[in-house]
Amino acid sequence: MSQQRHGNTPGKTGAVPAFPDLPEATIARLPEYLRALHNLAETGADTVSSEGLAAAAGVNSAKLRKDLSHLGSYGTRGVGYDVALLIDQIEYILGLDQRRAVALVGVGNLGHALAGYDGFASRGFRIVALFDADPERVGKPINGLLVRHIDELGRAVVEEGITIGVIATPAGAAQGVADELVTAGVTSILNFAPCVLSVPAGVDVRKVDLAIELQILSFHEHRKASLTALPGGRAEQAGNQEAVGS
Amino acid sequence: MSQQRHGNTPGKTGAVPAFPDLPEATIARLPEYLRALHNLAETGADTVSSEGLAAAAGVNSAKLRKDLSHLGSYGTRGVGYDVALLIDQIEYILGLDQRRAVALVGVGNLGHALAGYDGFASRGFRIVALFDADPERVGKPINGLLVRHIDELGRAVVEEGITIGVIATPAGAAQGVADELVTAGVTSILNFAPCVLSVPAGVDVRKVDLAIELQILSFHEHRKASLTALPGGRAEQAGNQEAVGS
DNA sequence: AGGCGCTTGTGAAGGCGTGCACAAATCGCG
DNA sequence: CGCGATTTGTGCACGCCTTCACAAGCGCCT
Repeated sequence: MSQQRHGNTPGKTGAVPAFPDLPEATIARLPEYLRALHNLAETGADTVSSEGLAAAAGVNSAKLRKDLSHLGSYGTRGVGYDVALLIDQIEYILGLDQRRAVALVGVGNLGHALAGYDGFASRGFRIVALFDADPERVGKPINGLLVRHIDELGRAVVEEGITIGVIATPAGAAQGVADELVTAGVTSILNFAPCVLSVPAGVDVRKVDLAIELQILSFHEHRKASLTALPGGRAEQAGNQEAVGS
Repeated sequence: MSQQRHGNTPGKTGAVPAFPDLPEATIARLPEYLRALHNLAETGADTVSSEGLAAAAGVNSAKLRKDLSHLGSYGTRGVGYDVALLIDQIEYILGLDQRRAVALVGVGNLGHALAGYDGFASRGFRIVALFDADPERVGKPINGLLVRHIDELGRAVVEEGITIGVIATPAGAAQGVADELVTAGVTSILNFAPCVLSVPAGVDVRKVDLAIELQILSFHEHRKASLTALPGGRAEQAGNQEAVGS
């Protein structure tokens, strides 16, 4: 119902395109490396060792080396990685050299905050349009941008060259908005609504559910409490630093 | 630096505690199942098949059955799962039967929205205290709760029985806040600041970085664009619905 | 020029998670 | 009361990811 699983992995179409098909796990870590690299660049470092960068990104150094090797990275043995070069490499792979235009749908409590979030602009994204279904909100300016009615979405996507849509509506409205985004030509969706979206093949959906994160923490709290309460509980579990991202 | 990896998996301490050690991947999906179950309960359904629940949660039915079997779940062959019973089971496992007290640190742009987010209260959490370092913000009410100065954090944690802390400060302040939370006795942290936190063993950290999610989408956009531009690109990639969570 | 120390890149092994496919179990109906 | 339809629970195989350990390469110092 939600998503077909493309049961059979399609056999290689033959010629490998000029794009490295990186493991998903690696892709999910590249942004973290990128952030760490920007920090290092600000401190004036020219090169980093895999050990140093791994520490800054919170991962194992072997993992980092393997990740970077996947994208055919240029490091120098005995020296390390060139910070500036690596930044360019990763930004190119992530497609951040072009500042992507993003549409945000739903300017309620959470959406309002997202519209004003600095982190997007500073990391390669421009929120170029805000939408809402509530007439009360339409026309109001947020962070220098006017909220438009959702009916204008189709036109705006084409005019502004929008490729990514962010859904911050209530759960009940999310599927409808997703459908409209897809119809308008958006092929990547970031969904903050607590529900499963159904989209056609070729459209990527990532979901962020804030309550789920808390519930996972709650589980670990529950577990820790039940362990320390028990006699044999040696409480040897290490705090694990888990990051989101598939 | 960031976190030790407890290199050797500790040999079974002997008696397995009265707590199932579920795979992390399963734990991350339980909240999604729970949400789907609540939806089903509202529609008046008494039982669900694994197929039906899996569709509602956006996963494979086999995976769902295996997940539920891990927590020794009670389903009935030929019938399905008892919705109400399963809700209780999962809520117990996740430790949601007790409404956990949460402290939120940093009521800037994002923190303000989190403080007013309905989704927390409706899914088993109470934000009981807000903190900020900015005197300008201290004393102001947000959603019926007064913002306190961060210096009061230690006392509040004890008095209010807080076990989970949410960090929504700028990156530069996050590590300091994390240290204070840990000192105060908090053992679970949800970090929205774009940085790696270093915490002692026994403390769990989960990180949500909104920009990273967009960057991952950007990668897929970049990949799709380069594929469709190529001659051999059959564009048979299926839209993958990926959820956050380790 | 040669050797030494440091760091990358990677082959191999192990672990974890996923998904298939089927046996076991339960209900309902004739 | 027995049989068939339905659905759960799980053994098994496969693939991905992680981690270790080490050879290959690079720069520096003597």
